[in-house]
Amino acid sequence: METAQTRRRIVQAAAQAFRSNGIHATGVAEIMSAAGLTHGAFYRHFVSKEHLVAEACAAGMESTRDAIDASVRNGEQAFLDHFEAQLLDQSAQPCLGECPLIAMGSELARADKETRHAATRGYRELIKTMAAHGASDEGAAMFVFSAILGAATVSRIVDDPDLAARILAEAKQRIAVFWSGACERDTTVGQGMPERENR
Amino acid sequence: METAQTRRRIVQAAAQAFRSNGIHATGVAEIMSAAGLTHGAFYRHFVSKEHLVAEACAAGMESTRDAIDASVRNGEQAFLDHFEAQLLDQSAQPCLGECPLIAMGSELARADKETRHAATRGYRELIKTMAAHGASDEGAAMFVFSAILGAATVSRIVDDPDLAARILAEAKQRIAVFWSGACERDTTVGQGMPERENR
DNA sequence: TGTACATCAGTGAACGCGCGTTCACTGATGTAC
DNA sequence: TGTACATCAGTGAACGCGCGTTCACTGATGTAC
Repeated sequence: METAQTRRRIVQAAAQAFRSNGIHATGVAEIMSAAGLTHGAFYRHFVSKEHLVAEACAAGMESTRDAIDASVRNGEQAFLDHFEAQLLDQSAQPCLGECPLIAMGSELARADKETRHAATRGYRELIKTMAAHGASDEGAAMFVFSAILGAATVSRIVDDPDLAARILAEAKQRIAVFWSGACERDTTVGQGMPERENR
Repeated sequence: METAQTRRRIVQAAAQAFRSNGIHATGVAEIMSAAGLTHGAFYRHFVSKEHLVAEACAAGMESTRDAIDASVRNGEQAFLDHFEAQLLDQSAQPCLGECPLIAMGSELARADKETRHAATRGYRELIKTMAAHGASDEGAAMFVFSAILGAATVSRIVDDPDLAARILAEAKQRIAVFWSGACERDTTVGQGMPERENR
């Protein structure tokens, strides 16, 4: 069916636009135009902009997981290099694998139920991927991801490129310690995460 | 002068509103109403909404630094407890010291020149405060802040309270290691941060 | 093969709405004489 | 002390604009007979 393909194209265009401009700042017409259509056709595929946001978030998380999965299989160093290259040099790999949680974190925190649920599901899968192939457990993967998201966000806020690079470098160096499994005391922290992923 | 006081009230109301609802989602009328005025008076004090955003960001960073300064003086554990309490239990200390970088990170990354400059200045002072009273150097402070921002952001996106608590707990435990100065290899990473703070 | 009809993705004008911003006016306050 | 005037923070109606959304219409495609 041609229709399903068009729909997928809209979701991809939306994921890309939301990542680079944010959710609020991206209009439906802008997305449709990027997908090669006019705005009127939007409601043949989606019931509202909010529904598209949720789907674009899910799609973005999926491609992020795939990208992490690919780089993490090549070893810890490849994983860290992948992230640093992606974060430092924006033009290196334009959008592929760019994580929605990183690109639009504070907006996702205020998003509607469906979007946050999609983000949560994507996050859980991401952590599993990181923990499965890396040397560490889920707790360490959570911490590593938090640190990466934080460093990426702060480095993008800051208006001094040298300071931005420094922030990423400090994070990369210290993350490597946890990632390689060294310097871990007791890794069991919480009362156990209830894995109620599906539904 | 009465005027200056009113202006300060507007900035405070704005900082608060931006923190809880985001920049894009908060209107000028909403801010003025929170400050006990009507929207028309806004332009007696500010040239545009963008200018207010920059000022509110600066004010928010200042009060955050004050809050961190106060808690960090009481020792590392007090600092970590302060953050965890503030992040976990939203109602504990409503808005005081809530960091703009944490509350609206991805929006600030796309903000205009003045706002990002205010954020950068605030960030530099924050790092200095953390490094001055904590046991660690600036590089470690940067990393700790990145990790806190990341953990706070992810925990707010996620729609499962248990998972959110777990994310914060994993971060808190591991941050404590760096904060206390243990497990540090070489702390000199970058080529040195150029301290071009003023101007 | 040809004709009539149903389906439905896509178009583009139009809608109501809320936003940031402007502006004529008000009314309190301070100063000049 | 009293009157006239200037100043200026604040009010609220109004503006243009872009947003999300709707809808009458088009035109390509597939099916029935």
